[in-house]
Amino acid sequence: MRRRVTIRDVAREAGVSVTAVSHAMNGKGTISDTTRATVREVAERLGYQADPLARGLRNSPLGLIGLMLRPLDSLGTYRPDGVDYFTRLAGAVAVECLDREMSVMLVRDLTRLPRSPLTLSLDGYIIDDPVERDPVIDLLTGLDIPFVSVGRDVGRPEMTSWVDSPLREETETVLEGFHGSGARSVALVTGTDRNSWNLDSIAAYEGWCRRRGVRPRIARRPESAGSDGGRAAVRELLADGLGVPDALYCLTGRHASGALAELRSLGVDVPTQTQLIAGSDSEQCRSSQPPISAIDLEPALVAAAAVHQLMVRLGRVEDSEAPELHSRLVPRGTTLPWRS
Amino acid sequence: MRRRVTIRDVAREAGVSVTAVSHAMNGKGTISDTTRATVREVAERLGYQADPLARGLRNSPLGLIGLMLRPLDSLGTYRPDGVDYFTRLAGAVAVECLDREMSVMLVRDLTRLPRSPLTLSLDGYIIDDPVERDPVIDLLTGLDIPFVSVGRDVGRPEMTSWVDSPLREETETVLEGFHGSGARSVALVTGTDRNSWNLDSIAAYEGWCRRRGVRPRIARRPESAGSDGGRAAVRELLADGLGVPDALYCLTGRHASGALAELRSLGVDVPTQTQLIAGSDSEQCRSSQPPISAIDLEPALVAAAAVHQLMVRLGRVEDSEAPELHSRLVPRGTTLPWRS
DNA sequence: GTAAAGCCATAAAACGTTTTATGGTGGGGA
DNA sequence: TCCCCACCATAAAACGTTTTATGGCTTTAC
Repeated sequence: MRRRVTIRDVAREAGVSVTAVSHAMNGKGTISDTTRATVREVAERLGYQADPLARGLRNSPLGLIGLMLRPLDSLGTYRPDGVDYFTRLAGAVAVECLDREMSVMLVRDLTRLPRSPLTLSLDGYIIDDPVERDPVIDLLTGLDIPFVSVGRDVGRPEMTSWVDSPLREETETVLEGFHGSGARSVALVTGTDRNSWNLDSIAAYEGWCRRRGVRPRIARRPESAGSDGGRAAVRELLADGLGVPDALYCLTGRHASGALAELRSLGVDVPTQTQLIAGSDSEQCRSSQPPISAIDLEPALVAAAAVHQLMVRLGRVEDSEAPELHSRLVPRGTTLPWRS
Repeated sequence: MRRRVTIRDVAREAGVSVTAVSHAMNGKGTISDTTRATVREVAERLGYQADPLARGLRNSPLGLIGLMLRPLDSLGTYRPDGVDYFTRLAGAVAVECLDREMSVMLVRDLTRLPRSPLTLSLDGYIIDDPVERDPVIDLLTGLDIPFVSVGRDVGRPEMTSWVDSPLREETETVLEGFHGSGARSVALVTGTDRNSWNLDSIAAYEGWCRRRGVRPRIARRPESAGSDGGRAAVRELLADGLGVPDALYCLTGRHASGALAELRSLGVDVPTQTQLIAGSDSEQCRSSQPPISAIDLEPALVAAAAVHQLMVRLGRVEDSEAPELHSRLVPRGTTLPWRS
C-alpha cells in the first residue's frame, strides 16, 4: 500500500523499457506515436506520477519556490507579537503560487547553517525586505538561483529584480495629510535595518521637509525594540528642545503603539495635540486605545506582483505587465479628519 | 561554482569510505569516536549538507509539511475576495513551522490530478476543514502519511488527530449575548459544506433553541455563493412568516455582508431592529457599513495547536499539552452594547 | 589454544528517475 | 547486392544518498 507507482511498473505493464516510458512522458528522445500513446494511456490508468525527488536528483525543477522574510531573520523570532504584515504576505504568496500550480515554502536565513533541507534545490526565491548588500542575494546569485526581492537592496542599485510599494508617494500622502490638517512640526520614527523601507522613507521625508521648509526630526530605534522602542523614540524627540511635534509618522506598528502610549502618559492628547500614523498596519494598531491610523501595505498586491515577476524569471510565463502596487491609508482614532 | 559538496567529496578528503561519512553524520552504524570526529570536522570545513532529494529518495523526512485548505479547494479559486482567515492561517502555520526548524508548503486538493510535485513525499499534513469522509484523509491514511485536521471530519467519529476552536461555546456566547440584549427570535445562516464548522454550529444552535424555547430558523447557502448567498438567505428567512428575526448569526463573513446589505435595503435597521454577527471575521466584515461584529477565530492559535499536534505525531516533540484554543468576539456596529 | 563475541570499516545494492550511447530493423539509393 | 540512413527502442550510467550484508581484526571467555 505504501509503495507508489514507479516508472518500472508502467514499463512492465506497457511492455516497453523504462527509457521508453520516460521519453513518452517527457516528450524527449525518439519514440513512435503509437508507443507514446500506449504508454501515456497505461500511465494514466495506473495513476503514475514521476517522483519529484528522483527527478530533482537530475536537476529538474521542483515546482517549489522559497519565501524569505528577512526582517524576521534579524528579529530572531518568527512570531513577533502584533506584527501581521509577514503572515499576511506569506499567506498571500502561497495562494498566488497555488493558482499557478506551484508551491511555496517559507525559509529561514539561508546564510545561517544548518540550512533547512531542500532550500538549495528550490526553483526560485522571493526575498522580503533584503538588507543592504544582503549576503543571501550573493548566495543565490552564486548558485544561479532566480529570485525577486520585495523592496530594493539599497546597496545594489544595478539590481532590477525587485518590486516595491510606492514608498515615496505613501510618505508624501501621510505628510501632506498632516500638513493639510494644520500640523507644522512633523517627526519621523524609523527602524534601524538598512533596507529600502527605512531608507527610502527617510529620503522622502527629508525631501518633503526641504520643500515645505520644515525642520526634520528623526528618531531611529531598532525594529526589535518593539513598543519600548517607540516610547524611547518619543522621549528622544521631546528632548530636542523643539517642543511636542504636531504629528508623528512611525514606520512600524509596534513603534507606533509604544509612541502612542508614551505620548498619553506624558499628558499629550492624541489626536488633538499630536497626530499619529503607523507606516505598516498591524493588530497592535487596530487594538490600541485609540486605534492607530495606519497604512495598509496591501500584502496581497505585493505578493501578486512578486510572484508574477518571479514566474517571468523562471520562464513559466511571458513577460506581461505586473500588477500595479499601491497602499491605502486607514484613518482611525489618531488622526484628525482630513479633507479627502 | 554551481556544483555542491557531495558526500563523496567529504569521504575523499577525510580518507574514509562514503558509508563512514554517512554513518558519522547520522549517528547510525558503528564507527569509532575518532573517525566520527574527523569526518564531522571535514564536513563542517567543506560546508557539506546532505542533499535532501537524494536523501528523500530513501524515505528520510524532508523537513517539510503540507497545508491543505479544503474550503478553498471546493471554492475553486484560491483567492476569494474578502476572505482572510485562510491567508492568516497559512501564514501563521508557516511561522510556527519555521520556529521548529521545519517548513510548510501550501498544497491543492491531493485527490485532483495532476498533483503538484513533492506532495506525496512530505513528512505530514495539516488539513483545514475537511469535508465529511474526506477522500484526502483516505489517501493520506492509505499512504501512511501523518496528518492533523483543523476541524473534525464529521464522518469519522473515531478519528482523533484534529484540533478545533470551541465551536459550541462560541455559538453559545453569540446566542446568549443576543438573548441578553433582548433578542428573542434568533436565526442562523450557514454554509452547505458538510464540515464540523457548519454542522457543529448547527447542533449547538439547535440545542440552545431547545433549552431557551426558541423556534430554530436556519437558512443554508453554499459558501461559494458569497454575499449574494447572504442576501438570499435573508429573503428566505423573511418568507417563513415569522417576521423579521431579532438577531442573525451568519457563520461566514461574506454571507454576513450580503445579509447586512439585504436587511438595510429592506428597510430593517441594524442593529436596533436586527442584530448581526459573523462567525468568521474578514476584511468584508471590517469594511462594511456599519462594520460587522464578528468572531475572530484567532488563526494564530489554531496554527500553533495544529502544528504542535502534528509534531507530536511526527515524533519530533514529546506529547506535551497543546496550546489552548479560544476565539474572541469583536463587537462592531451591528450589535447592541452587551453587558460584558 | 580455540571459539565466540565485539568492534570498526567497507562494498555493494537500492531508491526512481533522466540522459547518453548503442543497437537493431527496414527501406531507399547507388 | 551493398551501404547508408532514418527510425525506434533499449541498456546502462549517472544523480547523491542510506542501508544491508560482509569481512577483518581484537578481545574476551572457556
